[in-house]
Amino acid sequence: MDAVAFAAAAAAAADLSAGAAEDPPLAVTRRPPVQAPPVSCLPPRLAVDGGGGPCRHHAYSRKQKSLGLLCTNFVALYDRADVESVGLDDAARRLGVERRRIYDIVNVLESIGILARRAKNRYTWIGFGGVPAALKELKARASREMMSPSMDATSVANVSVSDDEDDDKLDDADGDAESEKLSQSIGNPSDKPGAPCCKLRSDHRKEKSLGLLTQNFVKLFLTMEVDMISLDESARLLLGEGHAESNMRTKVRRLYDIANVLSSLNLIEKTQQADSRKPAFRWLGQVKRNEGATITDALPSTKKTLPNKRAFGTDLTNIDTKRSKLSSTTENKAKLDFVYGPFHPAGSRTQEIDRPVQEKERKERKSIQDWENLAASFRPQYQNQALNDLFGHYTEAWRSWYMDLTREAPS
DNA sequence: ACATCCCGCCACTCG
DNA sequence: CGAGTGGCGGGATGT
Repeated sequence: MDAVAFAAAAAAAADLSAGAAEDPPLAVTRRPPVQAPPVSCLPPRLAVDGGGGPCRHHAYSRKQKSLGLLCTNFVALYDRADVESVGLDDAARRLGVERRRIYDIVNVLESIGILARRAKNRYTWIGFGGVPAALKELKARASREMMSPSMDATSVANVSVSDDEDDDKLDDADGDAESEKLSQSIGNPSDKPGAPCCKLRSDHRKEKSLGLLTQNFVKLFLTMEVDMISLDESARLLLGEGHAESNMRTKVRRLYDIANVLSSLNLIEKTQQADSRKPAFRWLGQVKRNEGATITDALPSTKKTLPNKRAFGTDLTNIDTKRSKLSSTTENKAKLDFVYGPFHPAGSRTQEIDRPVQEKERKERKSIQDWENLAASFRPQYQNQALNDLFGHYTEAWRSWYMDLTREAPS
């Protein structure tokens, strides 16, 4: 019920539908010839693979270039205590992918609170420590939206349906604006500005962005009692009742992308719908039940149940077969300087969390323990104690931050 | 055949 | 205006 209510509200605000530009006649089969990459199957970068990596040089493999894998690598690359800034060009270069892909990753990571845009080409790395707060925010906003005074489920549904003429009123008119990025203004202990005040009307532009979709998708999980939903359902819910088929298709396509990165972050996992056998996603993140209660379980133990795994972790990087143009970006750049320190990007495949690093502390500490584990599952496995300590410190930091946030938990 | 979703063209935005 | 962003959906790949 909650989810539905929320969905309706969301649909009201979102739903700008696809611009459906008539398909330009370009249908060129732009696919790199299936030529196998020149030599090694692993690009020089990130080739941390130690021994028996299954280094078959298979021709092109789509899996090696999935957004999910890319995200995994992205995180492995930047989730370190000393990282505070992320440059898009830098990321693209080091991960060996075109820039466009970085935008995809960054957009969803930002919507989850892991990153924050600082400036053009520049993001601030916040890390997993930013997730709890972001989720809380999302949940709060979700429940707020659910009881949107303006319009309710039913009314919304029929308004913009009509013909296939997708384009609808870009009203948005949702209660409080601010639907943009959840401002990570840490230093700004905001306030419940009852005053709508300025609403940056300037850029609520095409805010049906990937980031927003991600947030709405997540809200679905946060407000839903049954944590398991198929992308189709999600799309249907997030889209008004008036599913315009074509819009649905596009939405679902986007959701696939989002689901992939959220999966790689272990915030959700792919499973089978108990009965129908249909693939669906289950929420693994916290901040589910109302704050009042402790969250206890959630993360399925310290080790994932080997679900419908996407076989991540088998590779360390996204191979960049084609060398097409796009190298335009001042390729005079220095060599790929790979800073893959003394660790290997946590392959979520082999070992799992080996050292929970959890000190016995109960109290409410309990609830965040899961978060630690979550992060741990991502954290690169350090091979030397020094870095381990470094991380311990890091963990300490975000924990206190989290505690600080929940401290004044209302209700 | 159907599900998944990579790729990159090109419309917008922003600096 | 050019560079930065990022919707969007064709159609290749996976199962």
